[in-house]
Amino acid sequence: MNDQISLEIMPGHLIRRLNQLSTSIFQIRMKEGGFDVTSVQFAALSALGSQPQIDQATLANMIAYDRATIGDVVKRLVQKGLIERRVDREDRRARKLCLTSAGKDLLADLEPVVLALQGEILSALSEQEHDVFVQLAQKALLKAESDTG
Amino acid sequence: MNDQISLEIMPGHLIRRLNQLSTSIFQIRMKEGGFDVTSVQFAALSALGSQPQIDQATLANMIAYDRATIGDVVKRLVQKGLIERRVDREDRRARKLCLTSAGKDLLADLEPVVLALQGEILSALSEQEHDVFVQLAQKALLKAESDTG
DNA sequence: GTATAATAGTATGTATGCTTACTATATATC
DNA sequence: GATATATAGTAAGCATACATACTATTATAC
Repeated sequence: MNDQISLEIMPGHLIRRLNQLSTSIFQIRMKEGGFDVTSVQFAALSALGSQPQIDQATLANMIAYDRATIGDVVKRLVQKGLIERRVDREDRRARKLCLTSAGKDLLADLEPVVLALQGEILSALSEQEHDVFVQLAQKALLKAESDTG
Repeated sequence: MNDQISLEIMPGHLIRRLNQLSTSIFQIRMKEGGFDVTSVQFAALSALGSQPQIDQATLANMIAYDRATIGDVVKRLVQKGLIERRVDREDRRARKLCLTSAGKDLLADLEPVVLALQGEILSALSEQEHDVFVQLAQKALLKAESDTG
């Protein structure tokens, strides 16, 4: 009679809590290091570090966010003097982005810290379990991508 | 030289995207079913279904949210007429919550839909892989819990 | 070449999710 | 029983995240 629905088994609930854990670790380590950067902001800086001169839509695509969110994130990064934004000469709708030197410096400082904290997120798992988790996550996402795109 | 930092391997990034996928599926299925309920709201209703007469702090704890967020969620659920909220006689700081009959009805309608969509989130995985994923997620979260609480 | 569709970005609004600070109440200490 | 401490909830504020509708510009169709 008791069709108990347990949140603890639901992938959706587990994933949300993992995301919570991950975000929390990110914030703590950033604060500790004296960095004023969120995880989205890091993702944006990182993407621009490897692919300079992309526009906002491309950036949004690379790090899997929608245009509206990226617009706000970019605004804040420009305000902080970490990226530059200018109208693309060839397509006046688009705004091309690139890191400022301050942005490049910050990114260089952030990278080792972020790499280190990635390991913390799944620190309860063995190295092998960690790899399995990453593979399964990638597999789940790959299908979702092909369904959409 | 090229210390390429790939987001695609980072647990944090993968987890965020899984959460995105999960939320997106939830929203699509709710919309399809004509339900105006978010995943947090469902979690709250579900928790109150199995444990009536808890206060907001307990609810927050059960579904792993902070008090401030739950306060807003509860406000919206009350506005929708799905839960009732009254001051606890024994502790006038606390507000005890319970489902209204509309809330109970909605929850009963939602449960099969939510159960079904949970399966969609990891639909790229085999049954065995699904179980492994859930186990690893639980393991990762268990340690995090014991670190905090 | 003009009407149409597609695309880049912005604006607006809703809902999380969190922190910090605050009020009200309850508990513990002395 | 006054005082310090802890707890429940709210308030304010920041930063996502997303949908939808809008403007500006470009590409396409005819």
